[in-house]
Amino acid sequence: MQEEVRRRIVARVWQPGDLIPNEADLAKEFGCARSTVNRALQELAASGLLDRRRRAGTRVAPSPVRKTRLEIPLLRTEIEAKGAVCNHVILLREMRIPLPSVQGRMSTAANETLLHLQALYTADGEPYAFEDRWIDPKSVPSVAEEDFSTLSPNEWLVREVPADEGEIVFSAITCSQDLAARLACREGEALFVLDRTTMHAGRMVTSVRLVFHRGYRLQTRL
Amino acid sequence: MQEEVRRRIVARVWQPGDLIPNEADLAKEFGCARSTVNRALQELAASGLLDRRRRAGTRVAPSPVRKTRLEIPLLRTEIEAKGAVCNHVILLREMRIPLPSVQGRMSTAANETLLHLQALYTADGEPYAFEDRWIDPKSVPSVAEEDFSTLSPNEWLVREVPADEGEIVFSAITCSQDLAARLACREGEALFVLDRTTMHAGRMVTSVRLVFHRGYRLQTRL
DNA sequence: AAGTGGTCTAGACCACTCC
DNA sequence: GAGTGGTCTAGACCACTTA
Repeated sequence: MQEEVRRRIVARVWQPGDLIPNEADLAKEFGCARSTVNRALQELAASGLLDRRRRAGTRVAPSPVRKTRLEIPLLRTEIEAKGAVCNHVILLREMRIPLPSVQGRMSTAANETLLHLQALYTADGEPYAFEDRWIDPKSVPSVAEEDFSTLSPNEWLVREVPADEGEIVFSAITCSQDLAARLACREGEALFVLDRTTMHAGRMVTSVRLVFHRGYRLQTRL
Repeated sequence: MQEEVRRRIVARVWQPGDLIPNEADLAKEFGCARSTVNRALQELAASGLLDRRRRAGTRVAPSPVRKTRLEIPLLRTEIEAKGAVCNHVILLREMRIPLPSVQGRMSTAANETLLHLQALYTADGEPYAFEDRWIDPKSVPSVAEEDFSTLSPNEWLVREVPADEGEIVFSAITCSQDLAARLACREGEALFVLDRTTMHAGRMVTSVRLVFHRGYRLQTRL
């Protein structure tokens, strides 16, 4: 049933912008319950093929925004899924007043100190990603007693700190001299970057930048 | 009800790896129908907080894979959403036997010619993205009569050609001399890249690389 | 005011998988 | 074999939007 509706959209039986029959009529046509139609159409709407509005009805999306599910695993999970051994080293751990840019992301006061961590993740000994992270100790008091030697910051936070909301931004940066040394690549190379901020109960918890090794790809199926 | 389950996971009432009560019991506890519980738990599973298996029951995901919805709009939509005027220029249009790397992506025979297009998209006159696209004319015969002057290749394909399946890969590349001229940036800068292949009914339709302007960010909320 | 989708109920049967 | 989630049905009421 969902497949038949998808077929009609894809085969242009119903064209972009067209109003399609209402749920009751489709249920009659397909000989199934309205709830079944409802679920099918909601899923198609979620994947961007349909626009639905009460009273106004259901239309084929005029310019289909592609919506896709993106999975962002833990670094360790991602590395182990490739059959490699994951390790991490803490390169830096300090309490510091961050730069204004980080203060903005973390919404902290100008004189507030945060925990600053830098770590390197390796896959079979090869540098995989460099992590630069700020943690608000007010949101995560237990962070003071953790040295992240067995559990990486990435994993520890996911296990210990609930997360509500957040934002993820992907971009590309040019490799600095510092990064080049850490990720075993050349200065000036293009690197893939993920910036994530995480909140819980309206409070900023952590803000992290992951810089991936040269040639890293993030993949998803349609 | 869904919020209460989410709260219990986030508040560690149910810890990662824990088996939570079955649907019937939760329905009784919350005083609602099992289908309501079912839908709520399915949604939580889709966002990565729960693992569900028949007979084995529902567990809190041990290492929460973050699953997020990513929306990939048309270039024109994206540009216009920023309040800018979108234009495009076709830089190249030729029939060609592609390089082996493209043949691999398009699964075409070694002597097969494809339509090769290059276009530049601008926002208020500033270069926004460079498009390098291969189209299989066997899958899209009508492409022969289209000059893409009013509708960009991006838009034309979305409107004219149904798409079933595909793959999207994000990565970072170093700006070549060629690209630098087109995107008005310096050679060697890091640029964000999207590679997409699109299939319909088991046939390859098109394979495209979009290289974005310097500083481009792809953003999503958790 | 009326017609649309959004959401729920109560119940049924099925599919899978673990014991 | 038995217990779990997956999916469906038939019906109800509600929320929103447009006419």
